[in-house]
Amino acid sequence: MPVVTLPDGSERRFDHPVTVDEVAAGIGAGLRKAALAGRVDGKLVDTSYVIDHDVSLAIVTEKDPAGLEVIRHSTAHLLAQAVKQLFPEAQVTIGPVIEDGFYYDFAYERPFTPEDLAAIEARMSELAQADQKVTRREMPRDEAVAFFKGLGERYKAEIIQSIPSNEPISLYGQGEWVDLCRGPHVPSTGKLKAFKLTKVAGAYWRGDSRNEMLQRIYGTAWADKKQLEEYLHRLEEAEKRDHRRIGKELDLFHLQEEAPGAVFWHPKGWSVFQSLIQYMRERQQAAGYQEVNAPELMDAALWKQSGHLEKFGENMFLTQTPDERLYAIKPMNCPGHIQIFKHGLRSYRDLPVRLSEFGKVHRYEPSGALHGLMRVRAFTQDDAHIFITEEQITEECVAVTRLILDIYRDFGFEDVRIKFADRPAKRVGADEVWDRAEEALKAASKAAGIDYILNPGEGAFYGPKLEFVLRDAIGRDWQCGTVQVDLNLPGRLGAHYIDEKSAKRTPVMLHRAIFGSLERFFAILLEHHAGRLPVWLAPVQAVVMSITDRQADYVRSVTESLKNQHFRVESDLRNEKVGFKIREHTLQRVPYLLVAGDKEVAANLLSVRTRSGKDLGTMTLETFSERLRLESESRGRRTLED
RNA sequence: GCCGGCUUAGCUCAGUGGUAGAGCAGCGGUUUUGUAAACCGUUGGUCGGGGGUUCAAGUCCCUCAGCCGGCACCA
Repeated sequence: MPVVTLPDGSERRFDHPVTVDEVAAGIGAGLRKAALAGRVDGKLVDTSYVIDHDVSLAIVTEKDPAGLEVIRHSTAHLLAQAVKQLFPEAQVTIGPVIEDGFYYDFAYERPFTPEDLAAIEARMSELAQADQKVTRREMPRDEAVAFFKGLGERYKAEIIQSIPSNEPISLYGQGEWVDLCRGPHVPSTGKLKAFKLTKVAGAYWRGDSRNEMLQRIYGTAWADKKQLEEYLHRLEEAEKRDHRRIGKELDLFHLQEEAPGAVFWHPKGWSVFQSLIQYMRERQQAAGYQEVNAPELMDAALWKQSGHLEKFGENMFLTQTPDERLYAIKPMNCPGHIQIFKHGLRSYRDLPVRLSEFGKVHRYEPSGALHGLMRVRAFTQDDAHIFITEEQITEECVAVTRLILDIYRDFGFEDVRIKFADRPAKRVGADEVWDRAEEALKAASKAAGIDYILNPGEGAFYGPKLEFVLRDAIGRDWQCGTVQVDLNLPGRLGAHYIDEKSAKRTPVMLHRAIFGSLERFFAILLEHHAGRLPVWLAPVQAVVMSITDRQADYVRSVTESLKNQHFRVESDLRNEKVGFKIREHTLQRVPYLLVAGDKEVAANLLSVRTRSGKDLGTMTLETFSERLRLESESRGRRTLED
């Protein structure tokens, strides 16, 4: 005699086992229609699930995030059904829910074309409209294996075989189509009202590049058409923020095929790049860092000693010189910094030694990995290596963590997540050393008061690391900063210091970066701000424009004065209408547009407008430059305009 | 690296195996202009590179490169 407790605390008693669907119907016809699944004692189940004992139950509708997941999962099944109808030779594999949608992988003799996709989507719509009932049944594992083998679905059979034999397998059916699935699913295909297939791509079977490649079809699905439209609109907006597009529009940089993955910085892009470096230089100087510069090219022998050639060699550029020596172009700065540390005898009194470098490193990334400025083969790191004693690990990690988080706030990034990456499979050093390094970094995290998410097996080959992940204006996450505890490389490369008892000791080295890659951070900023960089970073902070030739001298003198105050300002004296000039500089995302006509010249004022179209009225040059100064100094922590 | 798509003027993009185009930009003029595009004229192309099929290739085939979307990699 089950008693069902609903989320509002009310109870419903039944004198016989009931389904979720029946309970929903008992509450109201509307709820029954809206029901996609149930949550029984916290576990998601189908609406056909039979309740035979006392439980708590919530009816899951499209308003519940879990409801949306059920919709997406069921849409993946709908996709598979449509594909099997249109391409009976295709074999099904897996079809999980992902962010904003789903995908389904098929094994098929040829790749699906965009035309195939359109046909599949049309068939999916027909199947949804037919409102087929979705049914669930269970089958012993071995029987299920045989069942799918009988259907010729060898991938599906392989998946089931890897499930423990004592677990029953659930099968879901709709119309003629049956698939292995954990569920739950919507009660009928008519619940699937808003979906779209988005792209087709290759994907390896079981995610392993040694396996054959399957055809993956991606799609998105939502509770209704309006949500779908909103999602598609969001995609368009994200595309407008693409740093590759903005980089071209604003003439910041370019890439070309003779130098894949290496950036040609144009004057405006380089101006921003230099502003970033200058800022970081000041912050690091204040935090006790010393800037150094190490060679880009060093004998391969050194990289062999460090372990890089063995563990990172696939990613390294090598160059054979006429004198028959083999050199490696640095993929990391650490070995160079250790050479600087080693030069001369170090006392324990010198520690911590904090060596920083805006080092350009080269890594041979697989061609398919390259992506604008986000993934390049030549990039600049705001890298530093801190040499300390083992006792200083906690204190120094705490200081570094605070510095990182404070710097992110200057860029307006408040939402920062931290991950802890422990030992990878491909590593140097004894496990005992790794134990100590991981423990030390954990202790430091605790001392700094940070909560981290574990990221297993993702540490560097020489040590564990903390990874700092930023969330941008449109909710995307970017891993930027890192702090790594290294108990391996200093020893391998023979770094020492003399302790208080005159004994030779090996220092601990912290690797840390805050931007990570300057190129990538630049791209993140461009996308975060949609190209409208804050004043302190904008390559051109203001344009002073004339209305007719009569104001040319005035405009020139205003520009000159602002330039003398070290602002980045340009004149626009072209023979064009002011509307034309406003439009151009607005599109160029110049923060402030200053107009001088006869009236302004007569009153010795400037008419000020922001790139967002806000009219700030007229003001004196002094008022404007004060505004510019204040805004630049506040960096990303607040903005006066837009 | 793997799967698929793409590569035409500085940019954005049309182009049925049969004479390479448009808009913007640029350049030359006219216009002296008040807050998101004045008007007229005009230059500009090894159709990504190489090879092939064909009387004829931007278009079809092969190959290489780069880019784009995924996968794998990286972080």
